[in-house]
Amino acid sequence: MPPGGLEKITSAEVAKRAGVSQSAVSRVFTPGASASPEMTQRVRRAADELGYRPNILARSLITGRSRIIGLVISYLENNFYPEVLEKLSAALQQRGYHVLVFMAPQSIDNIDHVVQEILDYQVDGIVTASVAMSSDLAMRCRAAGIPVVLFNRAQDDPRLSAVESDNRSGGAALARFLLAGGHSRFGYIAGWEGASTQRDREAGFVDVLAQSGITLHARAVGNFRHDEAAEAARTMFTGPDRPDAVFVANDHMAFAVMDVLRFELGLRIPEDVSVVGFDDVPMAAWPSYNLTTVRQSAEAMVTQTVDILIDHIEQDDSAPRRATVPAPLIQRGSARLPDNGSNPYDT
Amino acid sequence: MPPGGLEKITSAEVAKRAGVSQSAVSRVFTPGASASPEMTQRVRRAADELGYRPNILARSLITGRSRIIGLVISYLENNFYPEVLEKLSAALQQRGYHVLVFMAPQSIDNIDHVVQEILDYQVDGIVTASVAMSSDLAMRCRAAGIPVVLFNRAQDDPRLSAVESDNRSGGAALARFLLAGGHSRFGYIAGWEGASTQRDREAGFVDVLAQSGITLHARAVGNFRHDEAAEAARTMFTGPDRPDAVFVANDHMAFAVMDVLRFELGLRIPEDVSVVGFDDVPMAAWPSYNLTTVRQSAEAMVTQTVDILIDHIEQDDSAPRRATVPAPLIQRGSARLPDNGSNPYDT
DNA sequence: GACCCCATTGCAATCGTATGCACGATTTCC
DNA sequence: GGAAATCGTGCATACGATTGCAATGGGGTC
Repeated sequence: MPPGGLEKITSAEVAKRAGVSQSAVSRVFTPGASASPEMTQRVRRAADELGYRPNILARSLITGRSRIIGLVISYLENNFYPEVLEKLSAALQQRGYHVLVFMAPQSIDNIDHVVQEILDYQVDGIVTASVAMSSDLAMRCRAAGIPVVLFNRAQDDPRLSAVESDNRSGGAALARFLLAGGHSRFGYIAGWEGASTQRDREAGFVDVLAQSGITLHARAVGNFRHDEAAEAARTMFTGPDRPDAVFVANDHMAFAVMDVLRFELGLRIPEDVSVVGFDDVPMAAWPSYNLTTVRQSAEAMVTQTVDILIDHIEQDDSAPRRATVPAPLIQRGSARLPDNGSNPYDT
Repeated sequence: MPPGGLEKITSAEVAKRAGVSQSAVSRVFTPGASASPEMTQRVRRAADELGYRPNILARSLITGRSRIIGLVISYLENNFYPEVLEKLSAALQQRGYHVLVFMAPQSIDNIDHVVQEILDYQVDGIVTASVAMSSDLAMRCRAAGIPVVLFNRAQDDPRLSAVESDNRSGGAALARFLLAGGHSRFGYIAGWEGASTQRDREAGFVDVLAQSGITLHARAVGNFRHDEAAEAARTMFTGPDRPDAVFVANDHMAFAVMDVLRFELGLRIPEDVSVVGFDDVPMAAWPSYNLTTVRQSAEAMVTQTVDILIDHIEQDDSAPRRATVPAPLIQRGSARLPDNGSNPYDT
């Protein structure tokens, strides 16, 4: 034996040791296949002694399934996404799949390039978390028989499956809550304008305001980035005619806004300004921020995503599905409350 | 053509269309191989028309390299790790590798099970981020010719490569800084006792204290978890004889401790208690926490990890390496300063 | 013009596994 | 008890690529 120890063990070697054919070994390790108890036992024994485990790649070559799911992801600095990654990976792992990670570059046109790379790995499915993909490329995936699920991002194309939370209702609930709290000058700090989440949250918010004949008092763009949100807050809240409530398009930016208001501008939250966010990342519950927000349940979204994805993989031709998970208002201390203290407006 | 569009394209089909042999197609797509300019052109043209891209899995089967790196990871709620994942994935992507993620379960004995799964995918290398792996299994990887790099975790076995930051010096620097700041009753909130990072940070800290004849005034265990750290802080700081400075083994726990001190116990930081952490995650710089801490550079650690890993993969028999990246003190506002305001103690 | 060298290309084997087919042995059923 | 159905197993092939080997051909040298 060469120095370095044992080399790769193949099914043929196990077969030889067990005194059976290579096919028999394969059958023992293939769930649906038929093998007699004694055969199974002999093969397993030989396999254990040799430390044999089937080569997934070789298996994939012939079965056409790799048990790999490609995940395209981008904003890991927003705590919502690590949570998603963790839960998604764990859920898939439990069902025998694994996640191959692709970090999406900032520039949008490169996404297609990334998806190409994913396809090279013969993945069984793709999850794109909050990144755009050209319809053209989506169709190529479909053509190649590879299901795609859009996570936290809607798309006009009804042929694509998508999972998102109810961003519009969430935005609306926040508006109702702030109205009930007696606010009158509303600011909005937007995420990246190309995102459907951004669009829907804002739409829900301004629609409800409009029903009371109110328009946004101020609006700025934070692009879902911490530093840009801080900058947006500075310009929005400098000067006397500032909002008395601000909806920040996600929690990650809301933290930046709160810090600027408190530590740079000396404003009190919620006495001087109410701040609300969206996502309910764990940090939102920490006392330093204690942020009133809307819960986007990573758990529920991941469950839906996995269900849809596995369904598409294992059913030949299941129709595209879109799931919207509820997004309840989570009432904390960063926004003034309605007089009666409760909130009947989250519907 | 069946409904659903084009099926998978193989090199043989490209060959037919270009009027050349299948080997020729392979050579055009294999970097080192020889092919005439006109051949290359014809093949590329045919490939583009058909939308052909080589099947990485099939290639892996014969070359023995999958260009997949297995990453075992666990504590994604600590912001340091998403940062690592992002940088690691990006760095590997740039060098033509991709990351297959394996979430490690809490129980330690299951880790080996996870690594087995990884091996099934014929990965070219493994990075284990802050999780233990039995020496036995590490040797099996070595035997299989699969390099392993321990990230943020040391191990006695000198045959394993490892990357970590200088935890000991970091802990020592914090002790010197707090001593210079005039503190006298030192608390320590530990991470998970099985972790080398925990051990080394504490050792550096208490060693320096010992040089001044001081021992820990209080000690509690937070297991690197936010909620457990909060609980530890409650017990440590309830009662009159509380520490006037506390070193929390990482930033993630330090945030919990600060919140408890301020919002539950009404203590001022740093006037009543100084708090220092370890990692310098982005949030540590946010005004709400403004945490004095030690920087553990994800950037530098990832660079080292990738260098070592690729080296092991591409050089047949490169010796195990261990890298320690510097861990400088980052002075912010959560700890009282030495009288002269500067800090000459970070050496 | 004979020779050699090198670049280019095709043929065929190979990687490790799954699986259709054929065949023998066993069981089931009427 | 014989036919049919069922089960277990091995043989051989296929998956989609890489690569050693040999054949071809063109160019350079004397």
